[in-house]
Formats: sequence, C-alpha cells, structure tokens
Amino acid sequence: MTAQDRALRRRSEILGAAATVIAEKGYQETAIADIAVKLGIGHGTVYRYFDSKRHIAENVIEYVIDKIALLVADVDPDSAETLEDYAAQIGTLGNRLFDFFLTHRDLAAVFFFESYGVDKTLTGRMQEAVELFGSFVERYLDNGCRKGFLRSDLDVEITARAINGMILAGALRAFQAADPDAQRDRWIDAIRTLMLSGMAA
Amino acid sequence: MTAQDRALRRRSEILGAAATVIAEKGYQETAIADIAVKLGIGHGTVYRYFDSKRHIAENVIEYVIDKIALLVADVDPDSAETLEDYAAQIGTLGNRLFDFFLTHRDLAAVFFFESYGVDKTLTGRMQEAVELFGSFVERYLDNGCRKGFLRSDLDVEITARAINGMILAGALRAFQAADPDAQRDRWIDAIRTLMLSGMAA
Amino acid sequence: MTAQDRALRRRSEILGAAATVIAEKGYQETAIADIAVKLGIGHGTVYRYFDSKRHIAENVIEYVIDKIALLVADVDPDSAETLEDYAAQIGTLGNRLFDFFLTHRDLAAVFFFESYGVDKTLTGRMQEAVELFGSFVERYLDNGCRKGFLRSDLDVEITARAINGMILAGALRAFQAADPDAQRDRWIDAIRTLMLSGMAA
Amino acid sequence: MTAQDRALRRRSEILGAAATVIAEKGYQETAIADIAVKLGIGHGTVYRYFDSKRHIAENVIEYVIDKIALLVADVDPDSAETLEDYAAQIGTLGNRLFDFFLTHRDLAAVFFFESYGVDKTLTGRMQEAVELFGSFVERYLDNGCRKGFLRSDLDVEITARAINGMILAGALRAFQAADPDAQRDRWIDAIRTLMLSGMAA
DNA sequence: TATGAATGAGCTTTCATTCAT
DNA sequence: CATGAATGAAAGCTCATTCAT
Repeated sequence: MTAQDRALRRRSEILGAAATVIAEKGYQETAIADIAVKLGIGHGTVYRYFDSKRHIAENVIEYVIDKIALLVADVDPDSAETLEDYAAQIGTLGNRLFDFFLTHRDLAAVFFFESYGVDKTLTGRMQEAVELFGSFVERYLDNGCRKGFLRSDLDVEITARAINGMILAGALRAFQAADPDAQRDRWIDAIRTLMLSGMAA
Repeated sequence: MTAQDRALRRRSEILGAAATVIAEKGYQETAIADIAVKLGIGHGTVYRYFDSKRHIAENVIEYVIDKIALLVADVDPDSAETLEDYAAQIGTLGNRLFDFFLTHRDLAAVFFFESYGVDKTLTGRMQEAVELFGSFVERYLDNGCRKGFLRSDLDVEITARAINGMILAGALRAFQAADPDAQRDRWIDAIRTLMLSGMAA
Repeated sequence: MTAQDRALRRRSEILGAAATVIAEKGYQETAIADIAVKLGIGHGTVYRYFDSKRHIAENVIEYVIDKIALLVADVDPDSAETLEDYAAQIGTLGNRLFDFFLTHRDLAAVFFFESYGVDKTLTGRMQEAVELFGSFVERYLDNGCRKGFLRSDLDVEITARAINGMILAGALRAFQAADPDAQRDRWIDAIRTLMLSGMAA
Repeated sequence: MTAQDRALRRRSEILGAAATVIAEKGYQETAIADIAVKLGIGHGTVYRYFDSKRHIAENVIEYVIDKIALLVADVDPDSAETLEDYAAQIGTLGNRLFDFFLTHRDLAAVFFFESYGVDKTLTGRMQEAVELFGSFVERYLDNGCRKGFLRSDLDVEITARAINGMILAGALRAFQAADPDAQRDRWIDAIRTLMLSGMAA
C-alpha cells in the first residue's frame, strides 16, 4: 500500500468515525477529540487531513449526498414505457433509497438531522441536494407525461417535489422504526398507490 | 396591568425575540446577549424568565408546535361526508398551514431548521409533533374510509404520514420561494390531485 | 465610585498586571491566565476589557509611549537662549527620562525589549515612537542653530537621531545597572559633554 | 566533498534560510516547516542539524554577532596616533558596520529586532554583544586619552557606550531608509563631528 | 425585579518535536 | 541520512450562567 493509499484510507477512517460520532452525539456536541479517540489516534492527526471541524462535517455531508445521488442517477428516467414499467421503477428506486438509509444508519442520521445543525451554508447545501432529488423525480414525471401514461395536466414541477417529500418522510420513518423492513415495504406500496391511483374509492 | 401580567408579557417578548434571532443566526450562533440586546434589556434578565438557553429554545419550539396544532385541531376530521367535502377540507387545511408559515417566517425557520440543531431531545420533540400532525391526517383518512368515499384497502397509517410529508415539504418550499402565494396554491392543488386521483392518465 | 470608574480602574489594573508579567516572562511566554492570576480574577474577565492578548500588549505599549511623550512634550524646545540654558535643558530632560525608566521598571522592560516580540506592526509602532522622540530632539537643535549657539553647519536631522540613540542607550544601560542613579548622572554628563564640546583635547 | 563537508554546508543552508524567514516573518511566526520548505527539504531533516527551533535562532544570532565582532576586531584600537588618524578610523569602522547591515539585510533584521523576541537568555546574549562593541569603542577612547589627543577628563566607559548607541541607532536607521548609502554617509559625518568637536558654535 | 460584571469549563487549533520507515 | 506522519501540550477565546447590588 502506497503512502498515498494510506493517507486516503486514513481520511476515510476519519470521515467514517466522524459520521458515527456526529450521528450519536450531534454535531455541536461532537469534539474533534471524540473522533480521534474513536480511532485511537491523536487529535492533532485529524488536522492533518481536515482543516477544521466544519470541514469534516462538510465532507461527511457531501459524502452522503454523493452516495444517494449515485443511487438515483443510476436509473434512466426515460426508460419506462408503460404505467407498469413506471410502477416497477418506483419500487426499485424506493427500495434502493430506503435500503441505503437502513444500511448506513450513521449517514442517515447525519442526512436527516445533523446537516441542519452546522451552519446556514451547509443547511443550504442540504436543501440543494433535496432539490436535486426532486428534479430527478421531475424527469420521471416528464417522461410519463410525454409517453402518455401520466395525466397531461399534471403540475409536474410541484408534484415531483411533493413525491420527493413523501419519499424522504418515508425513508426517515422507516429509519426510525423498530421494524424497518416492514415499514419500507408498506411505504413503497402506499406511495406507489397514491402516485398511480390516488385515494378516492 | 398587574405584575403577573407584566411578567407574562415580558416572557412572551423574550420568546418572540428569541425566535427572531434564532431564525436569523441559528440556535448555536445565537447568544443570550443577542436576544437581550434585541429587547433592550440586560441579559441577566432573561434568566429571570427562563432557566437556560436551551429552555428558551424548548419554549419557542413548543410555541410553534402549539400554534400549528391549534390550526389543525380546529377542523373536525369526521365532518366530511363526501369526496367533495373532503377536497374542500384539504384546501382549507393546506391554506391555513401554508399561511401560518408564510406569515410567521421566524417560527417557520425555527420549525423547519433550528429545531434540529439544539439537541436530541428537542429533535425528538419535533418528531413527535410531526407524528401528531400525521395522526391528525390519519383521522381524516379513517373518516373517509368509514364513510366510503376513500378506498377501503388504503394503508391508512402510512398513507397519512406520506401525505403529511408532502404537506410539510410544500410548506417549506413555499416558505423559501420568491413567490410564496403562487407556490402555495400550486402545492395545494398538486397534493389534492394526487390524493384524490393519483397521476395515472 | 461609579461603575464607569470601577471599569476604568479594572482596565488599568489589568494593564498594570500585564506590564509586570510581560516584563517578567516576556510577551510570548505570558499567558492571559498569568495576568488574571496576578490580579486574582478569572481569565475570562480580562476579555471583558480587552479583545485579545495582542490588544493588551498594544495598550501597554501605547501607554508607555504616551507617558514618555508627555515627559518630553512638556519642555519648550524654543525656550533656550544660550548654550547654558541649553545645557540645563539637556540635564532636565535626561533626568526625567532616566527617572521614568528607573521608576517604572516594568514599563521600561516592555519599552526596551518586549515591544519587539509581539509583531511587525507593534515593532513599527515603537519605531515611530523613537522617531517622535528624535524629532523632538531635532527641534531643540533647530532652536540652537537659529539662536546661533549651535554650529550652523550641523546636520540637524541626523545629529538629532544620533543624540536620541545615545539617550536611549543610556536609559537602557542605567535601567539595567546595579547602581542606576550613579549611572544616570554619568550618562547625562557624558552626553552633555559630547553634545557641547566633543571629545577632542 | 566529504560527508562532513556536506553536513556543514547543509547546516549553513539551514541557518541562512532561517535568517531569511525569521527576518521576514519574525521568530514566533516562523515555523520549522517554513525553513524546510524554503530549502526544499523535509522538516524533520532540520532536526538532524539543530536540537530545536530555539537552537536555530541561537545559532543565527551568534552568527551575526560573530560577523560583526570580526569587523570590529580587525582594527587595532591602539594604532591611531593623532586626531586625524582617529577621525579616519571612525570613518573606516562606521563604513564597515553600516555596509555589513546594508549588505546582509536578513542578518540586520534579526540583529535589530528578532533577537529580542526569542527569550530572556538570547536577549541577554544580544546585550552582551552590544556591550562587547561598547568595550571596543572604549579601547579606542582609552588610546586617545593615553596618546593625548582626547580630553583627559573624559568618562571613557560611559562615553564609549554612548557612541556605541549612536552608531547602532545610525545603522538601524540607514538599514530602514529608502536611500541607505546617503544616510550612511550623513550618519558617519554627524557622529564624527559630534565626537570630535561637539555641536557648540 | 433588573442588571451586567465576573466566572471558568471547555472547545478548537497550532506546531515543535519524535521516530519508524 | 532524510523524511513526514503522528502526536499532544498548551493557549487563546467564547459565552452560558451566577449573583451581588
């Protein structure tokens, strides 16, 4: 392993430990020393890899956002041709997203809560990420309208963000539930139903 | 005005100033002195009305939650008899909620962002509030199912929280938009459409 | 004593203690806590009166410079009419300056040594002060040339700074001597002799 | 070049770089890493040649002092036989000293300023060096008195240190002047005049 | 009741120094 | 010999909280 590799690994370890500690104690309550202790390294070492405490938080948050963006970007919004395709896509995406949060609980905690406790700039960064996911959803809806399997009179822009809101609410709720997997399945069903047919009898 | 009254008024003033400053600078960046300066009182005085900085935040947040709970509690979930009644109720509630956040921007900022930057307990308190609103929505859905104008196979519990997620996402987005009123109307329409008929063509 | 007075007194106390500690340990080795301990106050209190450690040093140095400037400014450079007057003036000024340093040993130590250990800006400030004293000396020489009791071909500007250099060297040496008073008298004599008649046999 | 030679050369390089950086940034602001970067070597390497940061400063300062001592020691204080010889000697010495500071600006900056910002011991060492130069001047005066071309009633000890003060003040001032050479000539003239004949008309 | 001076816990950050490679 | 990753002492500074007035 080269020195370069070791440095990158150390950087990753610090980010990982930071995510864990921040998820546990909250950003403000987290001291640099806590992160160092968790890794069994001197706290000065942390400053060899990051400029400041805030810089660490920034990197953790960017990391989460990147990971989620990858999940979402991986599915082609234009590929669905029928309502059935579309329903399947919703299921796939939902499962991925929910699974990510359920698997990476530290990152989920940072994503849902701690990214608002650092400062206005990072809060804004999170908002941008949410908006990015919203704009992905919008592309799915656009495709559906174009292909004709979604209503042509849809307010695509807003509806996309509304769906995004449901998804995030669901992911958060499943993340916090005692039985995450059951919750996940029910949420995906409920969202899909609402999207496709609404609630009217 | 009795001494009692004066004390209550002063307490309110402090909460109001706190909400404004916290909304502006964020909880962590807010110093007790900032709040006192805003009111032109000594910062020691604040401690005659609140035990601690956290205590103030707690009260501000409880205040927001109470206000919103009042808005919601004011509409009888059982009163809708038809899908039309129901659609009207959705519009009424949505308008109230959106209007509240648009009118009380300080409180909205605290509600949406700052309540996550204090500590785990208050974050949990916020989650309870969100859950409370979700359970209200659930009662509306229950009523609809019982009365037969909503599908009987609805996963009422989850669907209610999904709708709640949409509403909050919309309120936040309208709150941050350049043209809040236009956004509000589009969101209410989009959510109502989704709820009643879904998106399928 | 008003609150204002008490604050001013406290400020003075801090400056005094700072001068003492800085004179003793040097600026860099002086911790804010040392100053606070010397006064039996909390170290946070120091920050109620000064913005930073550097701010304290700056004030101490300005204080010394002001005090010395006062000593010098008090004698009218134009009042000497004859060489005898002039010789007497030199004696008066020398005595004052030497006495000041001998009486205020803390301030002398700061003036001579510590004002160079803070940063470039303060070092520059000290240089300005030295130059100010030099320009005072220049006015004395100017007067002497105008009145005709000093040589008309004198390089007044440079000679004044040379004399200033002697005076400061003498003050420093007396300050550090075991027998300051004897040194002071010898220095004043030696400088006066050199100024008036030089060393040639 | 032997290993020994290479080590000595490296040691010199470090001292030179240190002088430059210290002159630029000040001793306290200088990090070992700055010196290493300047030489393109690892900062751990510096510790193979010097025990500590202070040790480097000590060596830089000793180096300056040695250089200056050499300049001065090179002229025999007993060689002047007449006032004219003496006047010439003053000119020679002054020119050498001024030239040294003007040529080695880094060393001058360290000598004049930074040697006071390390610690008491080094400040004392500088004082000793100044005193050494003073004692040299004293030997010149002694010679003049013995030979009869200087006044027999001179306070040789003090007058020597006074002249030393002038010389250092002049060197400093020339070092900082925009037109160092012109300043040097005027200072040497002014000091010589003062020494030989004083200022009286 | 109101005040604001005083306090000190507790943090972030720097960097001289060490030492395994 | 050279390196630079790792270390942790050490200090400046902030500000919530207390309490005498």
